[in-house]
Amino acid sequence: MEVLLQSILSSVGRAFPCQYDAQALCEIPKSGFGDLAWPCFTVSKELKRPPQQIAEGAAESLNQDEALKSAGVFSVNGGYLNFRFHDAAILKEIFAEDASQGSRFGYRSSCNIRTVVEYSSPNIAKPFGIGHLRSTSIGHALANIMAACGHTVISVNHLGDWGTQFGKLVYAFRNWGDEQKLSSCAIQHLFELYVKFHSEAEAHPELEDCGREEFQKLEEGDADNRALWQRFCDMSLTEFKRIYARLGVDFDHYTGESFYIDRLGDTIGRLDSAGLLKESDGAWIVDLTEFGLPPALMRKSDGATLYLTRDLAAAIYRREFLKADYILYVVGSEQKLHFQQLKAVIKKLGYDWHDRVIHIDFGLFRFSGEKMSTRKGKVIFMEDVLNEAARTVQEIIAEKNPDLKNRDAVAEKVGVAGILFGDLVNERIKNVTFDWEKMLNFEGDTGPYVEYAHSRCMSILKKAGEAEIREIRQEICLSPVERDLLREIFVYYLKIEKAGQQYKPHFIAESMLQISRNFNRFYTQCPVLKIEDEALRSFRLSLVNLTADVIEGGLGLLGIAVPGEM
RNA sequence: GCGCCUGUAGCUCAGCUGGAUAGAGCAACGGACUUCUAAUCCGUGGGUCAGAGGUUCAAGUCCUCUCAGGCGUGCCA
Repeated sequence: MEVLLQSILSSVGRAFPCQYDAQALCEIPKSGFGDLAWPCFTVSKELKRPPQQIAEGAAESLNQDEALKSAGVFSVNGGYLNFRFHDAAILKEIFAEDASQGSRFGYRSSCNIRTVVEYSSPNIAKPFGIGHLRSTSIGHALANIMAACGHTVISVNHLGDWGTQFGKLVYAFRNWGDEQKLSSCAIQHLFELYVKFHSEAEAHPELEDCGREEFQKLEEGDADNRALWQRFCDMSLTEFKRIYARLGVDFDHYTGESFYIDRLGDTIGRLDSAGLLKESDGAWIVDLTEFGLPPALMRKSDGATLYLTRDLAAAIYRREFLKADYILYVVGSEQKLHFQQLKAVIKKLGYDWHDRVIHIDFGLFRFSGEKMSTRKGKVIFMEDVLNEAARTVQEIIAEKNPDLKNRDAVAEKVGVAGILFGDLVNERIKNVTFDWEKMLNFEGDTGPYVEYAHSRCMSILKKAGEAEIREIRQEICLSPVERDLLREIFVYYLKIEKAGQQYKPHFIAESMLQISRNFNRFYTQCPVLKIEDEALRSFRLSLVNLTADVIEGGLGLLGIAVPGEM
C-alpha cells in the first residue's frame, strides 16, 4: 500500500506543468468522486489557465502511465483531478496489507523519530476523577497513533507529586488526620483532608502560609515530611494503577514532578549562566516581553520552585537523557499559557528543539453549571463511572443476549469502550458537559456500536472455520456495498497518518464508525455463509476477516479492546 | 481590562491547512427479525452554518467588528 501510494503521489506531482505538492494537496473526496482527489484551483491561478483544463492535461498523461494503468483511472470533474482504484487493485493492496499486518493494519514503517508523550498525570493524594479521563484517553490514543506512524514512543505519567499542595496536606494530616482512616481508605481520607484544608483556609487565610512552610521543609529534605509524602505517593499510585488496569493503560515511566527535584539546581543554573534570571519582588523571573507573554516565574520569593521550573527540568531531561525528538504534553487547554512560557524559556536558553515541544490541549469536563473543582470536593470518581458503565452493559446483555458466556468480562470491556470512545470521538479542544445519561448511552455512534460490528464479523468467522478463508481471486466483481467498505478501509489507512500529523484521535474514531456503518450495510445486504458460489463465499469471508482486523486495530489505536462477542 | 478557545439540524457532534449537492447519531414518525447476533438495517421530516461587514473564481472554513459561553491573566498545578 505504502509503495503504490507513493508512486501515485509522485506521478501526480510530475503530471502538472508546474511545481505541485501532490502529497500535501491530496484530498479524500466525498464518496461518489473516487478514492483520491487533487484540486487544481491554486495551480490554475499560478498558471493563469482554467483549473479544468489543467486537470484534464494531467489526467490524460497520467492515464498513459503504464505503471498506474493497472492501479486505477484518473478523471476530471470541474477543477478536480480524481483517481479511482480498479476493484482488482484496491483488493490486492488492501488484502496484502491485511495479510502482512493483520490487526496492525496501516502501521507505517519506523521513521527513527523518538517521541515522548506525557499524559494522564493525576495528582497524588487526590481521587482519580472524571476530569482525568480526557488526558488519559487522548494521551493513550495519541501514544498508540504516533507509534503506528512509525515513531518510537515513550509514554510518561508526569504525576503531580510535588508542590505547595503537599505542604498543605502534610499540615492537614498532622492537625486533623486519622492514622486508621489513612490505612483503610487512603485516597478518600486524603481527599477529605484536602477539602477541609481549603474550606478552613477560607476562614483562616494564615493556613496558606502554614502549607507553604511545610512544602518548603519538604523541598529542603525534612525527614518527617518526606516520609509522610512518600506514604501518600505509594498509596495513591496503588489506587491509580487499579484504574489504569481497567482502562488498559500503562506507562513506560511513572516519573512525577518529584523525579526532577535533584535537577532543579542545574536548571536554575542554566538559566542563570544564560543571564536570563531577573529578580522581581524577591522572586526570580525570566522576562518574556519579546514573546508578548507575561514573565515566567522560576523561583518563589521563599526559595521554593514552581511547576514551571520542574517542567523545564523535565523537558531538558527528556531531550538530553531520553533523546526525545518531540515532546508531547497532553494537558488541558487551561494550561496553554504555561506551555507557551515553557517553550519561550527553552527558546531563550538557545535550544533549537523549542518548536518540537508541543502542547496537545483539550477542553474541560464540566457540570452543566460550573467547573469541576477538586478543592471544593466536587468531583466524579472515575471508578464510579466505570462501574456504572459496566452495570449498564450488564442490563443490556440480560435483555439482548442472555445466553452470553463471560458476561462480566464482556460487560467490563464494552462499558470501558463506551466511556473511552465517547470521549475520543469528539474534537479534543471542545469542552464536555458531564451527563450520566449521555455518558451511558451506548446506541448509535458509540464504542459498543463499533464493537458490535466486530462481534458480527467474529461470529461469521467462527461459524465458517479458518480453513474457509483462502486466497481471494481478483476477478471478483465488487457490489457497491463491498466497494464502499473497502474504500472506507482505504480511507482509514490514510487517516492514521493524518491523525498523527494533527494529533487528532477523533479521525480514527470517525473512521471506525464509518467502517462499522458500511460493514453493517454489507452485513444486511450480502449473505456470506449462505452463498453457494464458493469463490464469492470465500471472498466475502476474507472481507469479513479484513474488517475484523481493521476494527480491532483501529479501536486498539484508541486504547479500546474488542470483546469478540457481545 | 487584555489574551486565547468555542458557537453548524430540537439535542450531541463531524465537515480533513478555502474548494465539488453542508454529513452522522440521538430524539420524532413509518417500515424490516421462521434469516450469518435487530446493541442492527432501510425510509421521512428537520440547517438564513451566532449576527454584520470584508477578501476570493470559490467562505461553515480566512480578516474586522458585535453578541453569547468557556479558559487564562506572577509567587497553585
